[in-house]
Amino acid sequence: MSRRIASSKATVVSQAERDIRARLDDHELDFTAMSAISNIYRAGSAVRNHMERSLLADYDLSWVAFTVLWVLWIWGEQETGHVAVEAGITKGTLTGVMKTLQARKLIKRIPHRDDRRRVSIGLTKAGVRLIEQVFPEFNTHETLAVSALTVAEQHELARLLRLVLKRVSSANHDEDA
Amino acid sequence: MSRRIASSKATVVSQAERDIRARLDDHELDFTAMSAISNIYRAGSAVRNHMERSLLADYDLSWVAFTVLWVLWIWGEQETGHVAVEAGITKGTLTGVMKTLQARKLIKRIPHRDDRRRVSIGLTKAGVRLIEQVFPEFNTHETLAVSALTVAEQHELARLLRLVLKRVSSANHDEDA
DNA sequence: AGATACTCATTTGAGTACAAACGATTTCCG
DNA sequence: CGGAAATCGTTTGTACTCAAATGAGTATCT
Repeated sequence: MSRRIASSKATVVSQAERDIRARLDDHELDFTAMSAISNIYRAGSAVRNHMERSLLADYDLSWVAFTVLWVLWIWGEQETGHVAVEAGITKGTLTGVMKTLQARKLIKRIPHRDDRRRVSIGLTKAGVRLIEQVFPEFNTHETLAVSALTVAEQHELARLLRLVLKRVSSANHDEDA
Repeated sequence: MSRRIASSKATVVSQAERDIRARLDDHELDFTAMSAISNIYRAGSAVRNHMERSLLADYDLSWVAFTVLWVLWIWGEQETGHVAVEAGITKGTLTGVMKTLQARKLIKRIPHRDDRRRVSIGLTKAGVRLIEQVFPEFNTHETLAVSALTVAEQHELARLLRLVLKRVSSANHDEDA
């Protein structure tokens, strides 16, 4: 399955955050950034966790397995390397997930026409049936998850996150510390 | 170490999101929620990933190991059950992490005075030294991660995420004291 | 006291996840 | 043509992660 979020502490600014602040008061720290980043991570884990438990478990799918199925549904047959990037995992991890999905006959391997190093994968009919049943439900859960926000706030949230994402994912080679 | 985010796609609304929309146009889906939730998860993974690579790897610490050290630093000696909740992992996972940290002499076990089922853990001197060196650097990275946002936007981001978090972690019956 | 129920941490088993090493292929370039 | 370099998926080794089972210890009830 996955990782569990520190539950609780979702008040206005949360007692936990105040506790931390109190204990670190003598250090010079950026509490605003700390709060934002910490909530990003917590929310991300909570979302994944929620989906796995409330929905994916019913179909015996892990988060990653679902993601791979989804990628293949959207993009169609793809080479493994591309699938890995889109699913946000490494090639090595994908190999393992493929083993599981293939054993359940949800995906199939398609050897490359010319280059025998390459392998594409695609959904089987059973795979298509499954993702077409699961995804609308998944989306319903997504709607529910953000239902405490106005539509404008949902857009704003996505916008702010894209800014953070851009900053942290570009620092992969531009290291400076 | 950890998990890798789907890199790229952090444009204005991202080409990927538009591609998805195009392919799913005939289904009735909530794209706004989809975009918000997907970015939450991506950003969360990216943050974790970035911290592990840019900072924690230098100290040979995993994200979880760092989190446990941090919890012990803030809260002091704690029983394992409480540490697990605060670190956002299960007790079973904590047992394994403790093994690693104890092997490096960063934490120590403290048997309970009366109840021999219980075990508390606390930082060793080396553990304190390490976290007091690492955490300010960690916070610097946090500041950098949200530096594309104004301070007001950082607060807003945290607020919106708390709303999502509250909704999504309802499965866990847990007040916040 | 003695049996039962409960509550902790730990172990187990399966899956996820990474980096790095590997083997099979293909491409590059002389 | 032929060897070196690059590329691709897979394997390997280590660590994290959960749920569920287990083991150790405590509490309750008669």
